[in-house]
Amino acid sequence: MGHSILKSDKKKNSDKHRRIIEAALKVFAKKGFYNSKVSEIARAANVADGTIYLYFQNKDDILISLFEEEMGNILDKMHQALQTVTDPAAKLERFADQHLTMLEENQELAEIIQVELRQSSKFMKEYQNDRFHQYLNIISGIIKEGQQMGVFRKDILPGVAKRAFFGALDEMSRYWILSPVKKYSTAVAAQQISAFFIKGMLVDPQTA
Amino acid sequence: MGHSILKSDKKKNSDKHRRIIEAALKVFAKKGFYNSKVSEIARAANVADGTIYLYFQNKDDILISLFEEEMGNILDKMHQALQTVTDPAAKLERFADQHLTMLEENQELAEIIQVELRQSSKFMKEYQNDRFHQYLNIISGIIKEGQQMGVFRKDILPGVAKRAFFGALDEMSRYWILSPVKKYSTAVAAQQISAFFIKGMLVDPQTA
DNA sequence: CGCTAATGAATGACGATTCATTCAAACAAG
DNA sequence: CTTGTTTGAATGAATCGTCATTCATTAGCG
Repeated sequence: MGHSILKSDKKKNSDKHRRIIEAALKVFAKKGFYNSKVSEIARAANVADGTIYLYFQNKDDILISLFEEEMGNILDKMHQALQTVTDPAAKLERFADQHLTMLEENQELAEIIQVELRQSSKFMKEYQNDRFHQYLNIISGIIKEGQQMGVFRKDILPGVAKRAFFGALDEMSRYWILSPVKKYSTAVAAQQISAFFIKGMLVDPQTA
Repeated sequence: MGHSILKSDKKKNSDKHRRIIEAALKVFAKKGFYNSKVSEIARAANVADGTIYLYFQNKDDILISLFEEEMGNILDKMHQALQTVTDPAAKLERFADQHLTMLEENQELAEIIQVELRQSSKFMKEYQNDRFHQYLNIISGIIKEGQQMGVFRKDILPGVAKRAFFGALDEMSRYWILSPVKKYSTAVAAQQISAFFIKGMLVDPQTA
């Protein structure tokens, strides 16, 4: 299912594409994909129902495009945030903090990632999510780097660790989305979570 | 939304309730809640469409009941698995192993938990999932126990750690569901993940 | 016979998508 | 500058298919 590639030129002409994506972000976040009506998105975007189909192939395509674009932003920002850090342990902590901060600043996107990214076969299975993998691979990259530098133990499987680390952060953000009151600050949670993993992966002092 | 309480007596009479739940498990797992038709569930359960409504209030109720029952089982099994273990660190490792093993043995349930547990406002926000919280609280219970015994550091926030730990396991199981080939065995993953957390939470040797 | 469980065809609502029509801007000709 | 013509973006009412749910009917059992 190639999503609107042919129409990418239109993006330059008008802001409608953007307007629709942003409206969809809000609507999907509030009601979930299947409970959102295309007409609601249209209304929120100040656009006629039919106009949506000039910019997107169908409802699915709205969601997928939304992802691609937003994940692209997230990837960029994360790379930027990590640029200044060199120590692998510090990088992991930075990653955690940046991740939670971004999602905190963009609640709506966080909800969509939480809820719809998982959305069954439809979106996860048959649509291989490159951007998401790239994101995960930032983590394993840091871990491998740490291993080469002799900071992290060699018996750590980066493929397991990256998922565990991401999963831990992700569960934290799910909690924040679902619960109205936040018991822990972003910074504290990021610090604790990265501390678990860093301590868990460090080369033993006596062994080193 | 109280789900079929009035009808709970019927469960005793026939196996239809069970049959429908099991059919729904299969169907929801394969297609996701919103893409599953009630008639498909009926067919899979060898029951007429209308019969479903003798046992469940509506489609939503099927999903919620399914959860309640299956999560109940999972909770029971987990408690049982932990009974024989006393050391908090060992308990955590046991938890991880048991969790991954259960989901591995019941792929379909794993998919539903993955996909539908997240299912939007509709199910997670307004339906407070007791069983799930109980499950998470097993983890924080172990951590608190460890802290009291002086094995785990006191500065660990059990509320953060339980989510981080669960999230790590959960992400691992998501990976297995979505990817056809399993690169890591349940045992290895369980061992690695619990090791991160245990090492991360242990009281420092020199400080102790 | 009653009485309850079960059936499955019929109903009705809903909502994604379409497409005939409108509208405004761009251009051309006088 | 004015008027006529073309173009394609935008509109939104109408369409059409798809199910969840209902309920009149039947089957089965004591």
